Amino acid sequence: MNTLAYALLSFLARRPMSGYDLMLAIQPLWQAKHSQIYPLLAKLETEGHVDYVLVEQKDKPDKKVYSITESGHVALQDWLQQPSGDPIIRDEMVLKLYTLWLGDHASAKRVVEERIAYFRKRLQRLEVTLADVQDEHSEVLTEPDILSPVFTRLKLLERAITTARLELDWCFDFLKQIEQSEKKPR
Amino acid sequence: MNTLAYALLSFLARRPMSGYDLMLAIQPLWQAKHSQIYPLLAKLETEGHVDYVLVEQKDKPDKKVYSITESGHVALQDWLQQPSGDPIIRDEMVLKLYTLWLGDHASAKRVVEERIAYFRKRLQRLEVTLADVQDEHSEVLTEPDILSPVFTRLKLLERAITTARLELDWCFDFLKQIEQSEKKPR
DNA sequence: CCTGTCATGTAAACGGTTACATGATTCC
DNA sequence: GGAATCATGTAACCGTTTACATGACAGG
Repeated sequence: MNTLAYALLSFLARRPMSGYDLMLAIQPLWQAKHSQIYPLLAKLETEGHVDYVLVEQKDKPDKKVYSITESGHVALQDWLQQPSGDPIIRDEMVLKLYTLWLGDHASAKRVVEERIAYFRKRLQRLEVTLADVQDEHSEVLTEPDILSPVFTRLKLLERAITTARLELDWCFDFLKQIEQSEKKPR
Repeated sequence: MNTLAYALLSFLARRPMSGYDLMLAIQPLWQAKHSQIYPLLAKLETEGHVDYVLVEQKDKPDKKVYSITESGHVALQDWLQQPSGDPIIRDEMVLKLYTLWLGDHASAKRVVEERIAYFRKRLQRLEVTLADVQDEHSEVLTEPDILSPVFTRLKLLERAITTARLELDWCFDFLKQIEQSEKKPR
């Protein structure tokens, strides 16, 4: 059982989904391709942590809708009690920022602007998602309940948005400093 | 040539180092074990991007001190111009936060407190490093120069510290909300 | 007609971790 | 005496990405 397996169980604990749905839903929290998810779901099924029903569709291809089993719930609960692995960040752009001194002002600008574009896009996506969640679940705002699945989702969304804004601010500050040092060359 | 290879070149462009030194220095920007770094350095050497001299030591084991070559510099510069991969974050604790609604207040607290402990430690390490860099390079503060290797390092350190503080604030806020909802049970 | 979405799978290759292997020195 | 640091390497395994493979429907 790896982390992705628990991630799948966690999503299935919220609602039954197909492997395709899971693949899309899981992206913000744990990047994974369908080629990793489908075999894992099959493995979780043989272990009895999930089961599925084949749902036939007319306009779209048939699908397997997976649900978490009692055994899966136990595994999830157990995982929650275990100590977690440290966060791992693989950010190629940060590595390039670290290497900027090798180049010139123009290439420095390009790297920072690429980063701005990325976080602008990300921030926009996050804000749309937040608005959607708030629309569909107005009750969470008036009566916050930690043990509701929507509350934790909202909290994580807010956190992601604050972080993205911070990253953008940092980039703008950096850009300004680059432009200032361009004006007064040594 | 993968990202780790460019990371190694980037560090060697700052100063010649052994594989062991690289392994330690690279951790904050790109996690990698020595078992990945040593073979990669050998590969980079056969490709002519780095070379090394064997330095014999009396009190410690001998070491290979690697330097970047002209060809390595060209490869690095080329990489800087290429578009970067999106940042990838694998944070098991975030996944658990997302799953908190399944458990009770006590287990929710435990997960958040584990996260607080992690970021407290990280913040402390980062602050010590920042102080060290500022001590050794006071010139960067009085006359900031974007194209100096210390400047980019300092900028990234400041960014990491701000992010860690933000994570901690978020955790404390979450903890408070958990405790509040404990007092008024539904 | 072509591209994108829905839907599921397998195989090969690459990236990364854990374990195996060795050995001297230093510090508790 | 035992653990930690310095130092380099290999091998097996696990996790992840990319490519191969198929097919129907919808929209521009």
